[in-house]
Order: sequence, then C-alpha cells, then structure tokens
Amino acid sequence: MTKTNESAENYLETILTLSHKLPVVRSIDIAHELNFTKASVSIAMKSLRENGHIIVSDSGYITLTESGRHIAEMIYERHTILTNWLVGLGVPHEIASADACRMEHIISKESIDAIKKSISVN
Amino acid sequence: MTKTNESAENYLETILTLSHKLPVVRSIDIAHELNFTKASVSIAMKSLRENGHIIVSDSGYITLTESGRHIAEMIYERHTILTNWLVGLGVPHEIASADACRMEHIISKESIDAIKKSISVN
DNA sequence: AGTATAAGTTAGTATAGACTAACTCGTTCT
DNA sequence: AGAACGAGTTAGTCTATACTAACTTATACT
Repeated sequence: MTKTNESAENYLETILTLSHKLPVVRSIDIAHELNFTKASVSIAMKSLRENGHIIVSDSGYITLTESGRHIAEMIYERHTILTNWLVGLGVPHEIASADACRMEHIISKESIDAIKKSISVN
Repeated sequence: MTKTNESAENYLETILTLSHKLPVVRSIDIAHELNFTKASVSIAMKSLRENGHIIVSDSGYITLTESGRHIAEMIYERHTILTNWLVGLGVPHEIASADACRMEHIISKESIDAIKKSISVN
C-alpha cells in the first residue's frame, strides 16, 4: 500500500490537481494533462488500483483512496513549497514549477522541512 | 558528444572526485565507490568511451576528456552548491549530500544559478 | 611451472516506464 | 439499423540501468 515510485507519485498528484479543476477525473484527462498516451495511463491506473491508491468506478471515474490522497497531498505540498521557494529566489514560475515537479519526488523529508521552515521565516 | 544521461553524469562526477583521491582511476575503483558491480561499470565505461567523455589506457586507467571534464565539473559544482545550501538550512551533511546527488542532475540552470546567487549574498 | 587472484568483458536477465497498434464497448448521429 | 467516435484495454516493443554468471587475461606467489 505504501509502495510508490516516482511515476506513481506523479500520477497521484495529477489526479489530485485535476480533481480541483474537473467535475470528474478519467484516464483520458490524465493522459491529456501529462501528454502521455491512453495506454500508458491505463497501465498506470491498473497498478494504482492494485496498490489501493485509487478507486475506479464503472463509468471510469477515478477517485483517490485514503492512502492515495495522502501521497498526493504530500507531493503536492512539496511541489508548492519548492516552486514558491525557487520563485522567491527569482526563478521564472514556469521553470520553477518544472524543477519542482522533478525534485518533489527525490528530496528527503529533512530537506523539504528545512526549506519549508526557511520560507516561513522570511 | 554532448549526450548525457543522469547515470553518465554520475559516473563522470565520480571519476573526477576519485581522481582527487587516488593516483589513478580504474573501473573497479568506480564500482567500489558507487557500490555497483564491475559488469555495470564496464558497460558504462564503454558507453562513456564511445561518446568521447573518457579515455582508457591499456592499463585500464581512466581519464576524462575535455567534454567529460566539463560535464563532471559542472555536476560537481552543482553538488557543492546544493549541499552547502541545504547544510546552511540546517540539514545534516550526510542527508544534504545524498539529496544533492539526486537533484544535481535534474535541476535547471536557472534554478542552480539562483541558488548560487542567494548563497553568495549571505 | 602451476595455481590463485584481481580486473575487465560478455551474454543474458530484470525492472521501470514510456510507446504503437489493434481490439472492445458503448454512446451518438444520421 | 449502421457508421463513427471516444474511452479503455491488451499485447508487444523500446530504452535506460542495474544485475548475475561465466569467461579472459595478466600479475603474483609458492
């Protein structure tokens, strides 16, 4: 249930953010958002389903489970922290966000906490 | 010649740092340093050789070419910047260095420059 | 000389994560 | 009814990277 690769984290985060933008989230929406093929998303959703991170309704509507939401929110928070911090250093938002998207999966809890603290101090 | 994956960058950086610690650098030294097998390093060295990033002598001594050193120094500088910056935020050195090791390959030039600038200001 | 050891190489395997092509359904439009 | 489209799935492929096992070679030691 806790097993997550970088790619799984990314999908979960995307589901979370799409759920804020769209009435329902389907595989095809994720494919469009990430510029992946339907096939790739289909396989990824199968894996997320099997690991208990999402539930897919008969109509194909995807919702996060407890564990899925937990991961998605953690990653999303990291994304926000990293983006804000880079933007604060003068990095253009577009670039900051793209960098955050890659860093959010690999940075340690210690480092992200330290960054968070340093931002709140300013 | 300019093609570098994350793994190639890592090998080149390791060759550079080992060359500061050892009289000569061999494949086996890299394997020990990175905790990879001889076989993995052998294949990686073959690829670095083919891409013109290293030269391997008859005795198996590895040296960086111009392009190899260029990449290695760039990555090493990033490593130093990121580590120092995280340590400055209160992250233990061990953890900071490990995080830097992963971030150094994926962060944009813009962001690394911004971090560098923010450190020199302090 | 003959064996042991260290280093390097090769062949074949595994995993992650994307892709294309081709198929199935179900809804919609004429 | 029948074609068309949209969404999802499956099978098979590709690349990057690491692995194990087995081989070669050269040095080194008794």
